[in-house]
Amino acid sequence: MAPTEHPLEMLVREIGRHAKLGEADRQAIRALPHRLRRLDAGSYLVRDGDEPKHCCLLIEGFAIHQKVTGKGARQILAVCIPGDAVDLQNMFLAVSDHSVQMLTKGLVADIQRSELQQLVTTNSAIAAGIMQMTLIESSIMREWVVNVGRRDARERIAHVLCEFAVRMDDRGIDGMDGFELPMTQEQLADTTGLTPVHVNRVLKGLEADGLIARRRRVIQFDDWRALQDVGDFSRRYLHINDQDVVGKAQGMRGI
Amino acid sequence: MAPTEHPLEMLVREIGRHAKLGEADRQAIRALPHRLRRLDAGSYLVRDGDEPKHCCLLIEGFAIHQKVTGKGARQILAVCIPGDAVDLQNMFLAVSDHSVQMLTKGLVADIQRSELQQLVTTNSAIAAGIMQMTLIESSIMREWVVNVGRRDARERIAHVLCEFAVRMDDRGIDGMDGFELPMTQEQLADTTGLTPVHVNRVLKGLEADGLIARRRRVIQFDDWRALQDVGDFSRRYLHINDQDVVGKAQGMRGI
DNA sequence: CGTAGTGTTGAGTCAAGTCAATGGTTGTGG
DNA sequence: CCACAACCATTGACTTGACTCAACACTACG
Repeated sequence: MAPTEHPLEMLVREIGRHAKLGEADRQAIRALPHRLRRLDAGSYLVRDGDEPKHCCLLIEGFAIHQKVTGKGARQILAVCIPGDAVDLQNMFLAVSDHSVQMLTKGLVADIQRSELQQLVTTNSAIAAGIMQMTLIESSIMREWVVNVGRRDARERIAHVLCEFAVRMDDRGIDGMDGFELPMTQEQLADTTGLTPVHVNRVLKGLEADGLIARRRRVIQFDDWRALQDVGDFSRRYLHINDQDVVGKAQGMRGI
Repeated sequence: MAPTEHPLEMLVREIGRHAKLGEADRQAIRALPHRLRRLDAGSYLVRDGDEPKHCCLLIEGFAIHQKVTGKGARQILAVCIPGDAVDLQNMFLAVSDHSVQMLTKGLVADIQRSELQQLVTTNSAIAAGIMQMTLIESSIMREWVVNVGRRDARERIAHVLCEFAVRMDDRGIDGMDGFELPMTQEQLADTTGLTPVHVNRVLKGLEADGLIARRRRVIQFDDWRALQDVGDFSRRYLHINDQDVVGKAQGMRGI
């Protein structure tokens, strides 16, 4: 995207949205030793059972967290979008209980776990920011439990479409005109606990009802309000503007 | 339980299992101002939308985290057992995105959020311990997403039974001879994303197959190994002994 | 000893899954 | 530039696990 920008600037920005950082704090983040890697779609950042030695900042592209059951069924647990720190989850856990895989090709910055732990234990503003980021991840996961446990197929899919749109919009990744879903229908099925066949039918149903339009994987929201209603979606759980930090102006589709 | 013990000793113990604490750290935890409250079954510790001013340590009894959909369906997100710190989740989030309710009567210690935040920002050992505790909560929630998203009814129920048994055993709450499920079949249904009627049938099925025995809500494991297999259960995600802290001897049913 | 909350059971329905085939797109190498 | 291969999306026919509705039984407690 912005090749002239410091690779960790994205992390500075994200932590800064969750905690009040001084210039020294920002510099401390930028000073983290890191390594950039370009990755292909499908490559693993972390595998279930690994003892990861670094955390990754996702700079470009999309990634997912997933687990596989004993019978081989996959469940997607989270979708990471650019700016997400993959594996805050693993920062204080010795062995990873899930895998992280690139959904598309992309760019990541690997940061040594020990460096990040060090920074967090010595800088409480940064610690608070990171803590809050992990708590928001948890909040999203709670909503996913509800989505998968207590909503029917149509509701589930509408809900995840709304969630992605709002999160991407919040990061400034896509306009409100439409966004490209970075996953196949099969992956959407693994996100929602459904089968690919049924996902297909539900998407067609949403389209037939005029809630969305599709062209390949590009989804356009023809009736955002109705889609939110169908998906029982409220952005509250995303905790987007909860902050002592003054909320930036943002007016996603007038909500 | 042990009325002579300091009310926060349980918290000292739990944090101590996740981080190396010195005596000064332990004292700092014990010194947290707090208020004890006896609560009835069904009373709320936190309501969705609240801006909680304190975190609760659950000393006796059981509690649940839950959310309700727009259509009124309830999903239980987590079950808290004695020794759990309810609402670490909310410690750094302004407004709660879910409710916490007592499942049984019990005893809690309320600790001011600000006091706890203060402690965490000034004591990095305690911060690390608390961070790890919240990450383990997240890990459990990931497993719940998988459970509800990708397992069938029999697997789901076997899985949660295994999880409860192991967690309770780990806290020294019940023997391996049997444990009392602190919830109705309806609540178990809201935990697993099923209906009460179906939960009933599945429980009867597990009993008929000799995996468990039941007398009221007391569940006895007649074939622990088989139940784990049915539930696709592995205790790994509980991160019970992950620690630089020397793992305490514990041999839950020989696993 | 009645009442309310649970637990249990049966019969019928339906949302979502399964199986299987067909179409479309993209990319690649000859 | 075309043909093939691989992957993904779409569709239809059929099956099934879980839900719904409705009744009835048990237990605890006031």
